[in-house]
Amino acid sequence: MNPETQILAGLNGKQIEAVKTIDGPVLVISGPGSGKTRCLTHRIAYLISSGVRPENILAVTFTNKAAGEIKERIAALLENSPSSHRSSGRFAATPQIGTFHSVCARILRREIERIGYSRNFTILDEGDQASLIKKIMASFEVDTKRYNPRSIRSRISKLKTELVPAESYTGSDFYSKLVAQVYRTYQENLKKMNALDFDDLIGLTVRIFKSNPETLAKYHNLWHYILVDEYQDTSHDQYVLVSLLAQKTKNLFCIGDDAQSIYMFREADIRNILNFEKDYPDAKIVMLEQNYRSTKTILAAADEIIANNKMQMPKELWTENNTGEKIIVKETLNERDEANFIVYTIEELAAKGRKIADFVVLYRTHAQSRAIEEALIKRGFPYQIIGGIKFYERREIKDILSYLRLINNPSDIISFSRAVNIPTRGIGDKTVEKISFANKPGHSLIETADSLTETLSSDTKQKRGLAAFSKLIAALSEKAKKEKLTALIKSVIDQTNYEDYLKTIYAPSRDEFETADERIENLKELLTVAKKYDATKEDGLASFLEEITLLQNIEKLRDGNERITLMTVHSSKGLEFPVVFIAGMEEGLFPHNRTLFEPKELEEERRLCYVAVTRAKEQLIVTYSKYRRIFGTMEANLPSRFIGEIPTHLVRWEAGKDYEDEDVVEY
DNA sequence: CTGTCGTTTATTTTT
DNA sequence: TAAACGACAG
Repeated sequence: MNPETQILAGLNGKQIEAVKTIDGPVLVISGPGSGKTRCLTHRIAYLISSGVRPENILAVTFTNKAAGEIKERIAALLENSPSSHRSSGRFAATPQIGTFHSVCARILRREIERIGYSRNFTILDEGDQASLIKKIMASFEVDTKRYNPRSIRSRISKLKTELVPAESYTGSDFYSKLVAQVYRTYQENLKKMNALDFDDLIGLTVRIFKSNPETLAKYHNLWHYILVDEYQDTSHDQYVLVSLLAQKTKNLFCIGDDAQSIYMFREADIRNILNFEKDYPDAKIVMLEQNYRSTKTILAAADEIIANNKMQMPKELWTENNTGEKIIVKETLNERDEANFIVYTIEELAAKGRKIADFVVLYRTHAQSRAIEEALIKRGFPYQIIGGIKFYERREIKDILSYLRLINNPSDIISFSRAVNIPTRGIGDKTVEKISFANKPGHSLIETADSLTETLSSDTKQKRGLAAFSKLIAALSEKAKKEKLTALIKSVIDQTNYEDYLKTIYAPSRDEFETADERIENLKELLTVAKKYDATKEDGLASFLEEITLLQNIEKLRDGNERITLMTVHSSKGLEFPVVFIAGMEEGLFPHNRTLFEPKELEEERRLCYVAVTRAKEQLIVTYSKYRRIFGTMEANLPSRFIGEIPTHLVRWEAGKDYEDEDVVEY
């Protein structure tokens, strides 16, 4: 078999069409379970086998996970097909595969000096962003009670996504004027501390490309073939970025599913995918409509649900799979009842031979997980919850990282203010503010702190603390130049006596959520990541920090063994499970209350429901509860309209069995 | 500067 | 309900 036929083997006609149309714009609409990743990876392999040099290919995804998966699968594909190219002497180059943010960060490390930042810039996460915005609001004496910093943050983010620069936005009404003012100061602050937020990664890249045609040309010459995954989730700035990059060759391949766009609230703009044909009139459109995942019943139900949406591309999903079981719908009395029903059903199905890992419980909001967890614990089932607390958001991780970030970027006031008082050195907001105020652009905060130390007359706690901190940072900075990351991180932990510090905070005084020991464990996890980094990458601290910041969750599964999975519907996108439970299918919860008055948002909820339903391979079980405790008060709910949208002949109503707790349930 | 206590406010979240 | 925040006293 020649490499080409080998790469195309096992693909259906549509998939082959999508893979083989290598020149010009291509849009692939891939229904759930239609082999999207397959199509994408085979296309990349096909490009390479037909003579395209790997380094001329750029593939952009939204998540690190997706990028990793694509890399792996391409490696496997090329392994199996010893194409003349790979073996022809040149050291195997690889295509550039990464998230929007990491690709842009890479570009910016090379190009950002053109717009007055330095290349060791810090990347702020959302928490840093929020606290900075809040501080700015406070400095304007804006009542942060009245004007929620979070919503200001999201307004600013929205503006940035729309590529509206701070300088040119003024705002019309009172609120947007406030937004404009905060936005401007915020941006000045970022510049001063040589920091970028997530939006800047995209926005500044676009700005450089627009203002420096020769820079853009460089990347045109590099990337001849561009592939974009999950195109329905691109925001305006990402859309512009892609358009710029693809401008020259127009070899743009976008794949996605408008029906699975569930991130509108994160500025995803569904119009990008709906207007592709307008943007590229000669585009080839391929519909992947054969589903390899679900039973006919599940697919039909999903199809009927989504048919209630107005905004969508028409498609005909079909499958050769069996009809399978009917969809089970169960009404329960309250959330504990619901949880018990789920657990008993799992028990029943497991007794019939289902593996524990076959089950997933999906819910609209994290808050729903607790009742289910409790029921699972009571019956002794192992489970894992996906999502929730992100690794890098953990206090202990942020603490240690703040030292590393400060060493990497001496202007990073956010990291400075965190590190300087960990462990407590008697230095609080007031002192930090003074230093921040006195600090001149281009000077390190430590220098400024040193001069402040000298002005302090008496030998106070502050004076000693500040001096000690300065000395520590100096020593660590030296270390950073010579030593590996793991050694550096260990030094930070040792020299700050961090473990002791943790133990004093989390002394068994009160029943803390997490003990000091658990937090120390997390630090070990950080060291593990650093170790991997030491072994494979030779570039330094800056790129490690970048990777950590852009890497939300650290893969902590490692035991792919028998566990029931619990997660929100959002985090289930792209996954599949033999048996899917959707819990809390109630009006007000799913669809969520806040979406009920905005048709666009209601349609997004419906797409979310569509995503949930199509995760199921063999069996779907939907539950809703008449009563549910929400924020402490008991509320009565009606079954979700989405249940009513499933044709009745596909449904079996589970009745009779009572799953109430033995304890008294009060209302 | 730090810890405590009442008050407030609750989606989803790839980076 | 519960966690997160801000005001206030030490």
